[in-house]
Amino acid sequence: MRTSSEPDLKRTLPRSFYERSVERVARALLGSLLVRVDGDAIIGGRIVETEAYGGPGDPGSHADRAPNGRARIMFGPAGIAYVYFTYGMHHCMNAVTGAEGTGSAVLIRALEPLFDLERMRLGAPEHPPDHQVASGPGRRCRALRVTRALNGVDLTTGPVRILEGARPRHIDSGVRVGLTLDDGREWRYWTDSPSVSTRSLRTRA
DNA sequence: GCTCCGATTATCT
DNA sequence: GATAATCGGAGCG
Repeated sequence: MRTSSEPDLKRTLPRSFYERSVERVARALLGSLLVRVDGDAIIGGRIVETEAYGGPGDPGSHADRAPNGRARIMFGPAGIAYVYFTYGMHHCMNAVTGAEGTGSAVLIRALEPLFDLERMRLGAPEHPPDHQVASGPGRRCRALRVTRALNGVDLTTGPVRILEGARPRHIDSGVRVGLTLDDGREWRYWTDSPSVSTRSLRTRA
């Protein structure tokens, strides 16, 4: 695993990056760098696993119904963070995609730690191996201090940003993880990395 | 390696 | 009142 210390914020992805179909954005985000600007500190890593969630018509998506409640933000402009709380203890973060009104977003599931690994590890209950510090949507939010306080922030200018990175050589796809209402579409994407989430490894295919 | 289960609360019916 | 885009640990083998 590479480590580097200084992400270049000038390479922040522009809004137009997000204003494409959710499947294209989900694939394009692999290899990009997700960073959390927290005061003087910058923490983050390389995105190695994503899932696409569509608007009405995608039974697995929060946006399958009318644009109300927590999913309302998915129907807003692209390049905005959608953060929600689930299972009584975990946060998950998405990037809103597509034209306004589409209701689609990409769940960012796993990172390979690159920037300030030790700070990312703070808050983990035990002392996980490096590659597991952000290897899952809940772990990833814990490592980057992402809570609902960041719901709605702008990923192009705010405290959470995504930077251009090297695209991976290979991208695999399979069914999404943890859904009871799903139609089997293969909208989970990952690249070869020890940080792909362990729950995903069980449900490859 | 694998499967199963408890934790804990916002959101939705 | 039921469920959940999860995690970590227990039990099994």
